Amino acid sequence: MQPSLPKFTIKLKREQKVVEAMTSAKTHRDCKIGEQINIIAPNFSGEQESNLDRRAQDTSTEEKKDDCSDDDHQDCNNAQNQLVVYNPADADSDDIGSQSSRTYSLQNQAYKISPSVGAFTVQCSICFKWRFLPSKEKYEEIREHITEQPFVCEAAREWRPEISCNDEPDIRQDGSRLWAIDRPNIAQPPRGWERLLRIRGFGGSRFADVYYISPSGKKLRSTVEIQRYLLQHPDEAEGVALSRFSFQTPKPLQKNFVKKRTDHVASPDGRVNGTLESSQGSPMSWTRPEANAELQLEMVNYTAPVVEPTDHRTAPCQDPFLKAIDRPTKRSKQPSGHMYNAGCTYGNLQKYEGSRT
DNA sequence: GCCACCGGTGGC
DNA sequence: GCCACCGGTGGC
Repeated sequence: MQPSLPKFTIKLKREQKVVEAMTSAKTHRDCKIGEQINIIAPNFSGEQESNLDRRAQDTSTEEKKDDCSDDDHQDCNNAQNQLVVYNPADADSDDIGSQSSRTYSLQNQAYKISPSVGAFTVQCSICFKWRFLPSKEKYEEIREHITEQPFVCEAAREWRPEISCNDEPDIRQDGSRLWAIDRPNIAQPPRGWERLLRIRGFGGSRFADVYYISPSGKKLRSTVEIQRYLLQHPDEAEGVALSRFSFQTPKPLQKNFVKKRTDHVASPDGRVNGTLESSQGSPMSWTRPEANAELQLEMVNYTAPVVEPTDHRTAPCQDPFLKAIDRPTKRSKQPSGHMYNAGCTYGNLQKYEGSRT
C-alpha cells in the first residue's frame, strides 16, 4: 500500500468536462509536487475509463478493471483526497470572463461560486467518495494542505453537518467530463487576491492559464508581472510574498488535449502530415456545444445526488451535478468542432495516444 | 482600444 | 517534455 496522495478534479465551465487532478505515486516520485491531471471528456466510456476515481466508484456495486496502463495515472489505486473543481450551471452566466462571483444555494446554504470554475469537490481519503466543497476558497484551503492533511468526509461537516462516509458520493466520474490533475499544496492567494484558472480549448498549445487578480482588479499572468506590480503598488504589496503565487496549471489526462510542440498545424481540411487530425479522423465520440448547452447543473435545492449502482461504464450520468454546459471559446479562430472533439472515449483516446510520437 | 484567449519560444 | 513568459489577435 503506497501512501495516499492528493487527487484533484476540475470540471470545466461550459465544456461539460471535469478536470480531475490526482497524485499518483509515480508522479509524486517524478515530479516535485507529484501531481497529474486527468481530463475526461464527454462520452467517456467507462469500459475505457481512467482509474482516477476508481476507489470512489468502487463504492458502488460495479466491478472494476485493473488496467492502469497509462503511465501518468498508473498508480490509480492510490488516488485519494481528490479535489474537484466543478462548474455549476452557467447557462445564465454570460459573465464568464468577469471576476464576479455568484451565490447559489447548496443544501439550504448560500455559497459563493466562482464563475470561472464553479463548485469544488474533494475525495475522502477514507471512503474515497467525492464531496462537494462550498466554495473555491475552501477548495484552495484544502488544496494548500492536502498532502499533510488529507480530506475526510467528516471535515465536510463544517458545511454539511450530517455528512459521513456512509452517504452517497456527491459526484462520480462519468464519461461526460474532462479530467485533469491539479497541483497540491498551492498556497492560497494573498488576502484580497484571487487566483484564476482558465482552461483552454482542445488542441491548444497548452492546457490552461493561471491569472492572479490583484485587489485593485489588475489581472497578472506571470511572476514577473506580479513582481513588477508589487513594486509599483507598494500599498498592495505589504505582507505579500511572491512565494504565495503559483502559476502551475493542471495537466490533462487526455494527453492529446494539448497540442504537442512538434505537432504540425492542421491544414484547412483537417489533415496533419497527410492524415486526418484526431478531431475528424479518430473514432472518438464528440459532444457538440449546442448539445451541451441544454445540460445545466442543478445546484439549487442541492441534496446529495443519489446515484444508482449502475455500471458507469455504460450508463449515462444520472447525477444532476454532472450536467454542465460548455465554456465558449471567445476566439472564433478555433473551430468549435475541434475543441469539443475532446469528447472521446478513453479507449479511443489511448488508441490515439498510441499513435503519438 | 481593451482584453481574453491562444500560440510561440527560450530555458531547463 | 515541461514551464514561464509574453506577444499576437479577434471579438467586443
